[in-house]
Amino acid sequence: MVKAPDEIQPVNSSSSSPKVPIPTLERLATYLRFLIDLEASHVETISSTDVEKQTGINAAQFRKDLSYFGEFGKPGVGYNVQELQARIARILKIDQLQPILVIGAGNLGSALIGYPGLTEHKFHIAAAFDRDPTKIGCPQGNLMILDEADVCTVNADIGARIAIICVPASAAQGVADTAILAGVKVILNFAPIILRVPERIVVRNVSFLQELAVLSYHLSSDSQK
Amino acid sequence: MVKAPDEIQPVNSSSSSPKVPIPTLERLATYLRFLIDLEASHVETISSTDVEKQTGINAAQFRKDLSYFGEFGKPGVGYNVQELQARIARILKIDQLQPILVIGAGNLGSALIGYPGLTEHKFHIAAAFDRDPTKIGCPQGNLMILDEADVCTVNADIGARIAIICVPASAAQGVADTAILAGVKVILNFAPIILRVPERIVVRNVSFLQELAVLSYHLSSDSQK
DNA sequence: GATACCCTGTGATGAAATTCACAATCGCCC
DNA sequence: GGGCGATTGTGAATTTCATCACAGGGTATC
Repeated sequence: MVKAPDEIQPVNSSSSSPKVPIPTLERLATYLRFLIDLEASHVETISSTDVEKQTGINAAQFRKDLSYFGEFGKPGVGYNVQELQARIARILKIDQLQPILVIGAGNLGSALIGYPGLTEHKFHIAAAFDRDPTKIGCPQGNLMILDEADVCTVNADIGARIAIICVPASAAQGVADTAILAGVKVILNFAPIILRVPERIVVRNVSFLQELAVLSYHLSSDSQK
Repeated sequence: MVKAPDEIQPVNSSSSSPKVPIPTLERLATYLRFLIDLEASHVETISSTDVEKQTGINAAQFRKDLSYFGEFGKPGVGYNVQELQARIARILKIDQLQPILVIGAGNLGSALIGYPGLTEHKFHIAAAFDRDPTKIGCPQGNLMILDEADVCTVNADIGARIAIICVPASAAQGVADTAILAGVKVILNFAPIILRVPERIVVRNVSFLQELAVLSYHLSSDSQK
C-alpha cells in the first residue's frame, strides 16, 4: 500500500543559500555583535587570533567564514573593526531597517516588543497581532495590538517579510499559513512544533525547552552515573 | 612570543558527553515533544517512517539517534509511543522535577516565569532574582523576586543545578560567575554574549537576534541580487 | 507453520563542517 | 630598501554528522 507521503520541508532547509554553510551565518551574527562591542570600546583593529582568544571561536574558522564573502583583512595587520562590522551588517542585510510582524502578544510577544536589542540591530517591530479580543486594541509599549485576522491587509501596507510567531503550539501552524499568505518570506518560530511550509520559505526555530532538555541531559555526568 | 592564552570554553563544549552527538540530543527533545502530542492523540505505536512523514526528520536518523541509548522498537511493528516517550524523558533527565534559577526578571524573565510549557516538561522555576530594588520583593505570578545578591544563600537550600540568565549583556558574565559559585552546573544564556566559564560548566545560548540575522540574510535571494 | 511483508538496528558510505598548515602579503625597523 | 615578524586567505586533511542499504528478526496471513 503506497500512501501519498505528506511532503514536508527538511528541518534544515535553506533553498536560498547555495554555498554558505548555515553555521557560518550563525557565527556571522556572533561576530557582528562582538565587533559592535569592540567598536564601542574604541578598538580599531583586531586579528583572527584575538577573536579566538576573546570568543573561543577558532581563528581559522573566523577567517574561513569571512572568506565566503570576499577579503576583509590585511596580512600582518588584521581587520579594521569598524569596516568589518559594517560589511557583515551589509551581508546580513541588517544595515537597513527591517520591518517585522509579531504574531501573538502573550508573555513572549510582549517581551519581544519591549526588547531594546531589536532596534539596536536595525530590526523594527512594525505591527503586533493577537487573537484575544481583550488584547486587541490595547497599546503594548508604543504599539497597538491588532487583530490576527487583519494580518494580510495590514501587511499589504507594511510589506514586512519577516514574521515572529509567539502563539501556542496549537495555533502556530495556522498563523504561519496566514503570515505566508500575507507575503512573509522568513519565519522565526517560538512555538515548539515543526512548521510545514512551502520550500521557498525559510523557518528557524527557537526552543528553549529544547535547549533546557539538552542542558538537563548534561547534568547526568555530574551527579548520577 | 608565546603568550599565555586566555583559556575559554569552546563554543560547542560538551566535556560530559563522550559519544552522543549534540545534534542528536537536540533532536531527542523534538522527538519527546512530538511523542507527547501523539500520546495525547491516543496513538499507541509509530514507525520511524511515520516519524519522518510527520516531522521531516529522516527515518534512519531517528533510528540512529535512539540507537545511542539502546534498543527501543520492535522490528515489523515500530515503537510504543508511551514507552518511548518515557524512556527519552529519562535519558534527558526530565522525568523528575528539575529546579531552575531564573536570574533577571525583566520582560524575558517574566515571560519565562509565566510560561506554562516549563512545568509541562517537568521544569520548575524554584526562584527568580533581579538586581533592581524596585522589583525585589514584588510577586511575579506566584513567585517572589529575590535579590540577586542572595543567589548563593538561596540556592544552598534549593540546590538547583540549572540557571537561566535573562539579564542584559553587560551584566551577564557577572551573574554567570555568581550562579556557578552557587553550585549551578549548566546555564541557559539569553544574553547575546559569549560567556567565559570553567570547562566543567555547560552553556547553551539562545539568541533570537542571531536567528533573526540568519533569516534576514535569507531575504537576499528573494528580493535583491 | 511456512511464506510474504514490514520494520528495526547498524556497519558502510557519503556529505558537511572544522581544523590544519603554509604560501602570499603587509608593515615596521634598522 | 631589504629583511623580519605577524597575519591573512585557502587548499588539504581531519573530524563530525547524515544517509544509505541491508541483515536480522518480528508479525500477520493463509
